Parts: sequence; C-alpha cells; structure tokens
Amino acid sequence: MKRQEASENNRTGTVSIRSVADRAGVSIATVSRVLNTPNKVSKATAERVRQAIEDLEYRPNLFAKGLLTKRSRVIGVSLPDIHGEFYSELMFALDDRACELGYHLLVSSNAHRVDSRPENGFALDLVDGLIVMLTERSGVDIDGLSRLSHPAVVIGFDEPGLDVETIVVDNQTGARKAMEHLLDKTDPEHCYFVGAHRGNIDSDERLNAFCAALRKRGHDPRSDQIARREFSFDWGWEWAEGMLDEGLLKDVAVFAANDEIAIGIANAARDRDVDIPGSLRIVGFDDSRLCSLVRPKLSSVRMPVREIGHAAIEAIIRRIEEPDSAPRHARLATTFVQRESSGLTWSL
Amino acid sequence: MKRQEASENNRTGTVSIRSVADRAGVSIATVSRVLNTPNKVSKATAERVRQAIEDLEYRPNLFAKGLLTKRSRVIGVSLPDIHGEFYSELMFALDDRACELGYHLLVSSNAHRVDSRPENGFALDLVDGLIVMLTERSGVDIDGLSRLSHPAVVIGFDEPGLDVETIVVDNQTGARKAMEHLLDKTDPEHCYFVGAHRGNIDSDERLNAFCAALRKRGHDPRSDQIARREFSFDWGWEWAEGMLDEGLLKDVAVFAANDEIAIGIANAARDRDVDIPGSLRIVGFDDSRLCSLVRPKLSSVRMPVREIGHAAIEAIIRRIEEPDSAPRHARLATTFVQRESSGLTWSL
DNA sequence: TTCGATTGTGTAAGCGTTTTCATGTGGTAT
DNA sequence: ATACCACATGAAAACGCTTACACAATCGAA
Repeated sequence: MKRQEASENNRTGTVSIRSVADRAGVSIATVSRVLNTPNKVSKATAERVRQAIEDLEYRPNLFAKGLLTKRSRVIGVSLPDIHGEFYSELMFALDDRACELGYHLLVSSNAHRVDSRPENGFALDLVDGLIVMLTERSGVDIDGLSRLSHPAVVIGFDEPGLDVETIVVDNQTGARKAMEHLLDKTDPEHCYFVGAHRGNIDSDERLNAFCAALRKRGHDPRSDQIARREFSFDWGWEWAEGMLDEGLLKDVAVFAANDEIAIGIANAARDRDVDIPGSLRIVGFDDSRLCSLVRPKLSSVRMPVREIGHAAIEAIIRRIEEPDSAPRHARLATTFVQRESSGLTWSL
Repeated sequence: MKRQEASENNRTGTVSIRSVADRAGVSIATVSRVLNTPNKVSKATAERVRQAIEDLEYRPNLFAKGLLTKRSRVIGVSLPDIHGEFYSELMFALDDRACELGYHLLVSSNAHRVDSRPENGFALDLVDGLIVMLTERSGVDIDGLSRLSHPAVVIGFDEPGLDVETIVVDNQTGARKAMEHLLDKTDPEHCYFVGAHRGNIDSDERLNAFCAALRKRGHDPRSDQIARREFSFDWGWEWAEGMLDEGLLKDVAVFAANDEIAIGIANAARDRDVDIPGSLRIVGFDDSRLCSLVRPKLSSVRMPVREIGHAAIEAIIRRIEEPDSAPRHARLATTFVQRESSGLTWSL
C-alpha cells in the first residue's frame, strides 16, 4: 500500500526521507542515492526526487546520518586562554578554511576539557577530529592526546616521536633577525629580554633565540638581562619602571616576548621622557594590530596566524579522511617587521 | 544465549551499550537507565553497570542518542565579521557560561550562512538552538530567523513585534553620559561625531545619542559635525588629518563610535602637536583594552560584553528547554569610563 | 492471607539514515 | 534466439540508543 500523505509518515511529524520517497514515488534508497551518489540514479528520477525535496523542504537528519557514517563534518577546537587579537584572527582563519572545505567548528576555550575522560563532555563523540592548541609545556598529556579516539592535530607543541600531526611556529627565524637588527646599534651587554613565565613554550623559545644571538656576539647573557613574568602590558610597564628607577634604561635594547609587554615598556619609558628609538630600542612579538596603533609604531616579529589556522584545518581533515597517512609536522616561519620603535636600518 | 565477549557485540568493534549490558549481565535498557534515570535502578545493579562502563571505557554514541532525543547540547553561534578584542571576549563569555551549563558551541563567523536554506550547511540540524549576532540593519531577514526550525536568540538587534529572544545594548545610557562630560568643557558647535557607515546599528544609535545631546543644549548639529565611514583606525586618522589641514581641530570635542577610530584621531592629532585633552577631547566606544594601552589613556563607553555573552547563553538555553515560554527582550546598559583623553571632571 | 501498589528489570519497537544484495530491464555481441 | 552486462531500483538489515509496555517480585495494609 502506498502512503498518501507526508504527514502520515511518522508520528513525529518530521519530514524525513520517507516523505520525500513517497512524494516522488520511489524508495528511500533512491532518495538517499540522489543525495549521496547522484550518478547512480537516472536523470529523470533524480529530478523528480529533487523536486520533492525542495517542495517538502527536506533536510537530512544529521544524527541518523552520523549514526551510520560516523561522520559529522565537525571539527573540535580547543584553545588555551589566550586573549585578544591572536584568538580572533586564529578563529577566523580556522573558520574560513573549515567552511571552504565543508566543515564546522566546535569550539572550547577551556583547554582542560580536552582529556579523554567521560566527564569532560567535550561532545567529543560528535566531532570527527580535534585541533588542540597548547602554550604551556606543563600538563601537556600528549599521551592522552594520541590515545584519543579521534584524529588530532596539535598547534604549538612538537616533540620528536610524536604520533599526532603538529603545527608549530619557528620562533627562531624571526627572532634572530630581530636580534641582529637590535645588535646592530646596541652592545650585547645592554640588551634585555622581557618575557612570560618559564614553561611557556613561545616565551622560552624566544628567550633561547635572544641568548643565542648574544652568544654569537661573544657575550654570555647575565641573569639580570632576562626578566620573566607574564604576557601583559602591566608586566612590561612594571619592569620598565624598575629599570628606570635604577637609571638603567639608557642606550639599551629590549626584546619583548610579545607586543603587549613591549608597549608597556614603551609607555613607561615615554612617560619618563626616554627617547625611543634614540635611547631605547624595542621589538615586540606577534605583530598584532597594536603595533601600528601605538606611537612610535612597534617593530615586531610576525606570527603567521592565518597560515597556522589554515594549516591546522587542512591537517585535521587529512587525518580524518586518510587516518592511516603518516602524521606530518609543519613548522611555519616567523618574520621580522621593522617599524619605528627599533630605529631604522638600511641593512634589511 | 548469552554473549561472551564485548568484541562479539557488533561488527564495528565499537564498545556499545550492548557490550556494557553483557558484561554487567543486564539488559541494555538497564544500562540506559543507569545513565539517564539512575533512581529507577537498584543500587546494586547500578554499581555493577557503572563498573562495566568504566572497565570498557564506554561512552554513549551521541548520534544514536540525538536521533532519539533530538538534542545535542550544542548551540550554534553566528557572528558577523567583527574583529579583535570584542570577538574574543564575547566568545569567552559564551563559552564560559555554555560550559557551566553543559552545552557546547558550534561557531561560524560567516553570518551569511545563517539563513535556512539547505545549502547553508551550518550543521544546523545538529544544534539545539542558534545565537545570531547582527550589526547591520540591512539584510537582517528576521523573518527567516523566526521561521527557523530551531530556537534562536538575536544579539544586537531588536524590533517591537519580534518573535525571537533578543539581547541588545543600550548605547544611549553610556553615550549620554559621555556627551554630557564632553559638553561640560566644549561648546556644542565644536563637537564632532566620527562613526561607521550609515546602516550599522551601533554606529547609528551612537550618532543619535550624540545629536540628542547637542539638541538638548539648544544646538542642531550641522552636517559637517558628523562623519561616517567605518570602524577603523585609518578612518579616524584620515578624518583627523582632514580636519587638521583645515585648522579645525582646535578646542574641540570628538565622540568616536569606537575605540579604534578614536585612537586614529588621537594619533593624528598628537603627531601634529595638538594637546589632548587640552585642545582636543576624545571619547571612544567599547572600552576595549586598547584604552589603557595608548597615551593619553582613552575615555570610552563600556560595552557589557561578558554580560551579553552570558545573557545570550542563558536565553538560548531557556528557549531550548522551554520552547513555549514567551521570548524575552533584554537591554543591557553601557557605562561611561573616564580616562585621560577627555580631560578630568569632578562632576562625575 | 489477599490484594493493590511499588519497584526493578527485560522485551521490543522505533528514531532516520546508508548500504548490501537481489531483482528487473534493456541493449549488445554472439 | 541466447547469453552477458550495465544500469536503475527496491527490500531489508543494520547503526546504537531511549522508552512504552509487560512482567515479576516484594511489601504493606486490609
């Protein structure tokens, strides 16, 4: 017996694949094929089915679909508690590429929810894969990640024998350029590094680059040339105040681990009439939009945020679609962007 | 016949509710009850089942669950292409509250994907509800929204007979305070508004507040007192340059529609040695972190971003859980934050 | 004791898809 | 004609879960 009305299809009143099948006078298998493998259906029926779909405003139930295919075209994204520009730029980049490729983003800023315990409720089982961004070396639980039931890619952390796809930034490249630039005008003895706490991956790497540059000039950095606390304007300000009080901020260069710290330092210095870049030369890190908003414009090292986002999406989709391919490890370069705060050189 | 091994449960090798049932020696119904309605199960069996769940690291298949319950505990979030601080703060607030309440966020920054056409693929059918943020009056398609098959809440746009929950900001409150403050020291004739293009909801409302304040002082704003283009540093800069060229930026007050514009203006002015706040007084809007980073610190009007985020989540969850409750319409106040760029008053 | 109520558990019917397999229908080479 | 193949379609079996219903067993209260 043929069904008469779409409304009789089921008790829930939903328009399902049944409704479409009935209206088009075909079996549900055919409807499914029109949607998924159109070339296996004759032109004529396909057209009839499409019409029915349109008439009924039918939309496949993704739960049912997922139940069978185990795919949702949703990617989980777990970000650390990072702030501001970086966060939004990264999100845009991720979203951008994900949309292009027909995927969607399930976002959580609470990194601690990424482990695989049942309580975490990351809706983990709805996503096809996971992008995890890490900034701290501690509590990384990489093991947990690779034991994860889903494909994963890690941003910001890499290690030799890691079984997940990784995408890291090469802090080295840009930092070295920046240091060379600073050392052009400043004695290694009068260079300072102001960064975040030990354990922060990026800050540590930038510090390493700083030290390496000084050593290359034959100067082993003194401990007072290195200050670490956090990625904040206030910390930069405070550090600079301390230095100013001791009269140490004269003919000096500072390599800050991010733009905010750098701006904090610059502001403190300017309030005390230190000439930038005349007497104090500063380079920040991230190349956020802030750099062009402040005066003097801040020299900085550019993070390839867009590229990171795009690469991450492409990587996770590759893992999803070819789970057996070998995990790759990408390393994206950073580049020095010279502006006013560090003085001009023609050597670049 | 009793099944012997979890691995024999199904061909896919997944640990399913069957596996748990078998291991605990109960029916799958009981397992389901332990998970969903524990009080309907005896202490003893419940414990046995829980043990089995733990042993097998069982995690319910959310697709199957969703197929039945039509719930995913996922909220869709659609944001316009807004930038920077605001975006990330809002996201944090949303995520924050959503997590607390056991929900997750499916995010898309591409507002245009929010309509209800099948092609949009917002994974619309996976979400329990939708939060949509609007900034432009045009292309709002509120009808589309209320026809949507899901509960929805709109941020940033409100209209008398709207059938969706809405959350808007009262640009008026803070803007009026700001204008009163500026008019304290500046003649209405010498006040300027620099905003975004006509059609941007917030910019327009802020402009209205500006005009209202001038009129209250008996001055009908001249058209040259109003400039509109976009929410950017560059636009502020450009406007200020123009004014400076004509020697018009003397003993003047500017109400900018956001902080970036304000900073653009301030920078241009400072480069030409205009004294702020002596000769030029500026107030921005948003109260982003930028305000404290620039010199002089920027007075601004605070947007209650956190509150918006929290309210939106609470609203959408209310709609999801009680679809028949009447949609509410929240209006959150803005507040004036006085800093250096507008001069000090004791009247506040 | 007997009879409802109450409580704990199992059976089985879906939920809306995809996909395998079988079936039928022409067409082309023998 | 016969055999073979490609193609289009339908029937039906999952997928892993929730939940209405039925059935026992237990427990007081009459």
